[in-house]
Amino acid sequence: MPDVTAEDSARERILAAAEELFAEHGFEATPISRIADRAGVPKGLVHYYFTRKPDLLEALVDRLPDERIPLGPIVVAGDVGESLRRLVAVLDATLDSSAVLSHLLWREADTHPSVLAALQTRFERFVALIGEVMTAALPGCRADIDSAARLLASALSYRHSVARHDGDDPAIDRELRFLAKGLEL
Amino acid sequence: MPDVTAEDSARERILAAAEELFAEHGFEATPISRIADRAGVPKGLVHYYFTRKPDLLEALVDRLPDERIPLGPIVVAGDVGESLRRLVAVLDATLDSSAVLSHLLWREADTHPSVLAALQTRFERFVALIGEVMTAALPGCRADIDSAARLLASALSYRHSVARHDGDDPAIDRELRFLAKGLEL
Amino acid sequence: MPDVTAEDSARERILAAAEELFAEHGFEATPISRIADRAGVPKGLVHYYFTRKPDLLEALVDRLPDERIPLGPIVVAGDVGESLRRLVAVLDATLDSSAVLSHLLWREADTHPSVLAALQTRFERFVALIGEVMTAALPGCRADIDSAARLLASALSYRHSVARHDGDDPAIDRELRFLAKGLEL
Amino acid sequence: MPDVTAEDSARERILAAAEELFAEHGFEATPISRIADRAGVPKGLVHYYFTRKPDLLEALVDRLPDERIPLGPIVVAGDVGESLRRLVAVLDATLDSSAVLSHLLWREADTHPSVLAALQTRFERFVALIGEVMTAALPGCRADIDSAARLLASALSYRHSVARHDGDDPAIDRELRFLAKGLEL
DNA sequence: TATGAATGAGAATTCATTCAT
DNA sequence: GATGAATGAATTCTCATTCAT
Repeated sequence: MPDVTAEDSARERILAAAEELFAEHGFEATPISRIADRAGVPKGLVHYYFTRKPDLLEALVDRLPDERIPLGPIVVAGDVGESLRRLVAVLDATLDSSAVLSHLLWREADTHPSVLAALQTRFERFVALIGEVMTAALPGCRADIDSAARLLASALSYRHSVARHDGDDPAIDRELRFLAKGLEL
Repeated sequence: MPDVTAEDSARERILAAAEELFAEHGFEATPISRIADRAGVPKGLVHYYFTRKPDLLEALVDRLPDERIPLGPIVVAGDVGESLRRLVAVLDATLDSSAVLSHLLWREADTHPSVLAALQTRFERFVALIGEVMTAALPGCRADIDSAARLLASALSYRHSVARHDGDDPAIDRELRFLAKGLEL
Repeated sequence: MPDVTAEDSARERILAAAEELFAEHGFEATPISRIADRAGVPKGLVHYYFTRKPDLLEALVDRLPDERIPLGPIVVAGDVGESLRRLVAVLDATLDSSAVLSHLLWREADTHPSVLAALQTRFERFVALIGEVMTAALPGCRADIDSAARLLASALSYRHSVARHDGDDPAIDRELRFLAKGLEL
Repeated sequence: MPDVTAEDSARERILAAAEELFAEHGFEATPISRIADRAGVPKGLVHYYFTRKPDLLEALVDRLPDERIPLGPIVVAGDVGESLRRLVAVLDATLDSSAVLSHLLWREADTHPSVLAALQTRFERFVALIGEVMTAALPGCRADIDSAARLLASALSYRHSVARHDGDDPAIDRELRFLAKGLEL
């Protein structure tokens, strides 16, 4: 008697397939039949779990990981540049691991309010996180930390939406250095 | 015999309707019949001018304004903060004036390569423009102007994609000030 | 160039097929595909003319004939029995000619308000018609003509709803005679 | 161990829910899942008791009450009008008490032969009952009692099918008086 | 140049029914 | 006896596209 609460349950497979396909082709352009095919389940089962198609989107948003990131190993006291570099590496990895989901959010934010809300919440969480790292690395900093954090969060978000299509991006590293200098004034 | 090359020609009305509806609901979710309705033309005419639906998207991208911006009135020598403020105001206005179109680009970049290309081209144009203003305002600047320009372009782009849904955004002003300080080091 | 406003237009054929099938099997139990088959048109065309399925029902109700009946040849002065017999013959013929439609109305009155309204309107028209014949045949009659008319209209209606399933019904003739006597008191 | 033959057994709750929903929306338009919901039982249980959906209809028809009506308190010797008034009151009450079920019969008579049979049986029972009352109230009556009985049964049936939708109906009282007069000739 | 009827492929959705547990 | 997951056939509906006029 296998444990079907694991990731290989039919419901999970449907969600995973939907996540991939929605991110690849968009919500509207993805027929439920293709989701069922990729998940290896009959079409009826998709509707058994998710009565209407938008319910799938909702379920995906609800699955968004918490992205709790322990700042201990990230902050290098006195070196805001290195601290941010480490944070960005972690955030990049996080975003990449749920890349399809993130991507999907960007695409569907316009027409699905719950998706937009999730996206904005995540942006603010990034801003807060970046701000915390800056403050921890430069305790007495007098610069406008919130603005610097917003700039970096924008750049990160931008990279993972449109710029995601490129491969590696060396630019971010230099942007980071620029921000670090601004903070160290 | 009226001049039908004017903006109120049937073809133009169709494009305008498509631009609005694609931006509002997305390309896939917009039936041609609704475009015809909003344009006040019979459905057949839409296909008469644009044989396939994607042709409408192509035509819209081709219509993207050039956004040539004269830097003369923008650059304030020695005051990079004020210079950028002016530039951002102009870019904001430009983006707002073609807001629906910009918006549409964000949505459809994934699945329509020509749209993605247009979007990336525009981003690079922004980076170049911002860089020029920075250089003109601070001729001998030793800071990493390109990074600063990319950060600002990211913030602008982000604001006009997801953040567009908010009203006014005071944050950008402070972000600008932060960048200016970094450049004036 | 044939005149397609005639009864053989595609739209008319669809309505005729729907009328038959709805009456035979009921509205819910009749798939649009079968209507299309019987009308000899592709399924899409049914939806082209009648966006949703209930629109078909509405269109059928709108097509209900006016049933204007000239009383001249019906009324036999002084002989209310014969007058009513003639009227009933005409009404029976009328109801039979649109039998499927009448039948359909009975079935769907519950769940489709517009159908119920049409049905009740028709009943009242019958009552009025019967009353007129009675009054014309027995000018000075002191009996309760409206009640007699309602009884006869009920019997007629009942026969054409449930009792329709039988063949000929000799009972109505005797009922008629009974009513006539009551009026001649 | 509770007595589950009582009216609140799961089987009874299912039948009651089906009766209501079939009468409200028709047999075809009522999904079994909604019956299960209203009955407060899992969907599987409905199929456990009633293998196919039509079995539910059969079971409801089998449940039709016997409607044995003692004529003693109804017949007023010599006053056929009052006798019929009392009978109609009792029949109305009877029909109202099983209103949903009667209603359901009307709807589904066409497509379910067993339902049609039940309906016709009941009509004939009404005719017989009314005839008995008439005969008992007017022992030596020479009028066509069967016709009068059929007229009244029609009026009653009509009221409880289409006319059921109205509130109170004063017309029946006058129709009754008219019939009584005809019988007293 | 313009149009609206016509088409059919394919979309979402519904739902009776089965069945392992 | 009970149950809810699973199935798939059937149904309604959408819509790009074609085409005769």
